[in-house]
Amino acid sequence: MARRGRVGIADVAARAGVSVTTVSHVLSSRRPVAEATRAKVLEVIAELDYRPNEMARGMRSQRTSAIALLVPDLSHPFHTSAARGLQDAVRPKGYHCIVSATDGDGDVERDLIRQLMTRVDGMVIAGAEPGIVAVQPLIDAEVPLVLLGADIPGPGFDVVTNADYDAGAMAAHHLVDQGRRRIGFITGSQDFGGPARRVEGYRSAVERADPALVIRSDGSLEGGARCMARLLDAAEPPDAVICISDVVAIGALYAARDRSVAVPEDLAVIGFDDIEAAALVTPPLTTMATSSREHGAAAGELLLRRIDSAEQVEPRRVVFPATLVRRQSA
Amino acid sequence: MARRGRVGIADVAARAGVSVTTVSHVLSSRRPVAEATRAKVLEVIAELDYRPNEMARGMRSQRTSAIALLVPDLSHPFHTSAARGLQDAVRPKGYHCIVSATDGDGDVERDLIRQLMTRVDGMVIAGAEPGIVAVQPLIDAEVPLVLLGADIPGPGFDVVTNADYDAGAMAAHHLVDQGRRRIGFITGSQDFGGPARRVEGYRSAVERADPALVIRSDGSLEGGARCMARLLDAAEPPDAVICISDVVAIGALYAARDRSVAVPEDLAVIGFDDIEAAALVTPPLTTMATSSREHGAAAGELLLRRIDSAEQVEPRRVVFPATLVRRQSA
DNA sequence: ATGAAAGCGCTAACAG
DNA sequence: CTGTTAGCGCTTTCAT
Repeated sequence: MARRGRVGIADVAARAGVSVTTVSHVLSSRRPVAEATRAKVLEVIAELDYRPNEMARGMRSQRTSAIALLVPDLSHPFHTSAARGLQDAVRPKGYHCIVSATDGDGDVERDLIRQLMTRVDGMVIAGAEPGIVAVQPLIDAEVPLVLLGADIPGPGFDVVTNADYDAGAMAAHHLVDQGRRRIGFITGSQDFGGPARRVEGYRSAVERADPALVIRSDGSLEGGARCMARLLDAAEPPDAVICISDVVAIGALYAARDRSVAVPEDLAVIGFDDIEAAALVTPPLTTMATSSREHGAAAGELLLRRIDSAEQVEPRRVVFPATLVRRQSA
Repeated sequence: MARRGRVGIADVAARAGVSVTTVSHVLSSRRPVAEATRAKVLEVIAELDYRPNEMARGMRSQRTSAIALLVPDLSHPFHTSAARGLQDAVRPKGYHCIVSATDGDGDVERDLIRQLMTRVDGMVIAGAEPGIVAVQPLIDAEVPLVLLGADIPGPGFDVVTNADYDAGAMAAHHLVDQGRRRIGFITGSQDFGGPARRVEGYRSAVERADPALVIRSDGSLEGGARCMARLLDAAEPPDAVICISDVVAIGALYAARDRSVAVPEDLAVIGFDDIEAAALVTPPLTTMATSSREHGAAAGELLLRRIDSAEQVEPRRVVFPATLVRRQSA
């Protein structure tokens, strides 16, 4: 019997005049139950409003029907959109998806991983690069794992990522092609992984990129505005800037407007992601569209594959290209 | 010993030459352990990279250190911001926060509640009105519960909410005061609870509000644009519109621009929430600011209070006023 | 077609 | 200060 007034499987069994085993089996359909018995049990379950304790169930069966998504920042559209894709991919298979934010704090992250790893059937972690983020425990414990935004898969985990290097290069080329001479880059809070590769791509495309023109924001809209302001107030301001995300880019637009710097005439701005707001700001933002939702969905498929197969599976890598969406800011 | 190569508390105990009880206690500090023993145990724990199984722990101790937030839609800034506030409120107390999206689907919601209720120490549910959303199981099972956006607390749950009626009235009055005659209202996917009360407030402030001017969107940006287009294309278009959220309002702005309807000259637009983007669209959006983060934080406090007290606690209600932020769209 | 009983990995009385 | 012993509520052999 369950404590605190909660009804447990034993209560149901007693009331229905069967064993707990039988109740368990009508619930799981893992072995045939006589139709009459089954009906009776179901009736009692409804009557008592019995709901199995997921914790006990999970403990015994070693599966939870839950998967976790860890993101650095819930307020970022890329992440919520990826969450959406992930959710849509796993829900039909009976998994539900819980998401938790790390705030980019390593301790929180480690803690969350610890807490969650024994409560879910698999995890996808966004903005994680092995060696940077503490994913080793997950790999050691053989928890199905997919890294969103990491570049290279490894033993025990798959990755889904953007063609970040190419995307960075493409954005820069677009700017170079329209005659921009001093092209800056405002990065986000993360200076490794995908963001770093975008910067490398940019460097490959811009001859003698001025290091002073590459600066790091905290990834927020205000952060983007602050960085843009700093760039604009410098002795030799840029005539174009690539921003690590649309959120940052919109902040940059804001700072430019504040200083009456005309976009795109005096300053070209390119973002990343193609979030909803991108089309709606003034001027509409040119951006490298990343298929965030597809990223999430792909991560879900990869994760399910790992969950379903008892054996070791070979690490897989899914790469999505980013596409230039030309609007008016560049 | 734990299966599948995972190290369990028994492994640690054996290796350290102590009982599992002792290991458990060095972990929980719930009773003194000799410094030497403690050190030895800690050493073995590190050596074996032991991590307690949260599931087993929770099952035994009836506490999980986790709380869940259920939201209709993760992509809505109000929700992510509330999530942030909630997280900030409970993390210092040792709780981590998992969020899950229901997509406004009743079945998913019921399912998620079922799944999560036995895995967390408490839940906060956004956009839920008792009687509409299936929260009864939570109340019956005495799971600490806070409803975000519901109006009246009840036995077993607290609420934190906006002064929605007042806010709706205030927005409408602002429009009336500037001489608007045909004031519309674009609502969201939810037509009960807070949103409904905003509409009531609006009705109280607008004499003979034309029912044809109150229409329902799906709460998305595109939805807002579609609804605005419909309103604008009608025989007698509105000269002002209140939108249930900034997201919807930005969509409305978009539709207006599409049709070359001048805002605010020919059409005033007011949103709700004061999201980041509100200040950055063109024209900058006038909006009823809701303190989403504070909502989340308040929900966290309320929840902790319920979790901490073994007894019944009297239902509490926290109301935040919305404040008019005047920009240029109205 | 059904039951009895043995745990899943841990914590918490209850002893020393 | 430390160990022994019951379970938490469920699933799953192993019997019947």
